[in-house]
Amino acid sequence: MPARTTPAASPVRLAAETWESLFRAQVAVMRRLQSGPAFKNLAVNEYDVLFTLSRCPSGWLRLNELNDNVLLSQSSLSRLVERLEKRGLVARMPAPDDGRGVLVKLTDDGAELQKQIGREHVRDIAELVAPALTAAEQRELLRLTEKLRTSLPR
Amino acid sequence: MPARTTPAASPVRLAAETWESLFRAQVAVMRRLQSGPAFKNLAVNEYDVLFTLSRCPSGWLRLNELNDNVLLSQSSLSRLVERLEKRGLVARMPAPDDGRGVLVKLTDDGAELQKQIGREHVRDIAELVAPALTAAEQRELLRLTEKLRTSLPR
DNA sequence: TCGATTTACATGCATTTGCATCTATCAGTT
DNA sequence: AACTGATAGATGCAAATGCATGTAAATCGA
Repeated sequence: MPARTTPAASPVRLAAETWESLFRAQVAVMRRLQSGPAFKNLAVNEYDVLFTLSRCPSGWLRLNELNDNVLLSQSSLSRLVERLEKRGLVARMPAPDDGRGVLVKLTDDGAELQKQIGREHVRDIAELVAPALTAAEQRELLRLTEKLRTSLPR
Repeated sequence: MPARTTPAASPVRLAAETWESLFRAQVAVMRRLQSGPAFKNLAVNEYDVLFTLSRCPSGWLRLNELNDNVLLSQSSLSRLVERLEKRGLVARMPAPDDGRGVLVKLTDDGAELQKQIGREHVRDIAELVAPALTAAEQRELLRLTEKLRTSLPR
């Protein structure tokens, strides 16, 4: 019987323990991030939408594209964007090439708020991650998580 | 101006991109996991509580200890455990050494449900993670996320 | 081209969540 | 012991979330 500290014997166990560790790390970091002052006026999911829009080259994203980045149901995202629109942080318009679709983009206010919170947020992240891992380790973690994400089915 | 694909120049940028990638991977994997049949009758957070209790050597955990593992507010966890108790999956008792505290443990039903869902869950995880990363990469990802989590302040 | 199926998003409704606050207990000070 | 502040957990209440479903537009098949 293997000791509890032995790195997983079977492939299945190894995969499970890897995911478990990734998930716990995410929970631990996220808990600290969201308790910071950066998210006093905007929920993490809301910031995430603004952030995703800020990274989009064209500025416009479909609702279903946004939904790939956020861990929310379709209906919840729909209403989240509705709230952001009411607050004047995003604008919506019908997709020109698809009568069912909706395009979303940041307003000037939304872009400014994203940048302001983003600066604080990045600072908070660096204060947590940089002391924990060397630069080389961070690069490796970045590579592995990116590979994991892009290798998932669909 | 650095190309977008260049691995972050500054330490702050590197840390931010590392976290971003870790977070996106977590979202992508979690979305696939929670859509599976394993979580038809139990929310992920609820399973997480059962799982954490199943790993605890003594069987009993304080509510505030549970709260470290789950990304939920104190009040939400309090009510989540209340619901689990109503469903007969956990039992509570006042902490013997601290009149304010509450201890929680799995009931037999809870332990059985955890094992049953756990088996499915582990299978789902392995089907996602194993094809994406080699065993060596998984071990390295496990090591890095564990180091990150355990190196966080407090 | 017409009917059937699928896709994109919105909405009604019950459940879950978080914030603020409350109570009770504990720990430290005098 | 009495007082002060901190900590554990519960609860009222408003807001957010997800499920099931609805509507409309696109796609597919005959």
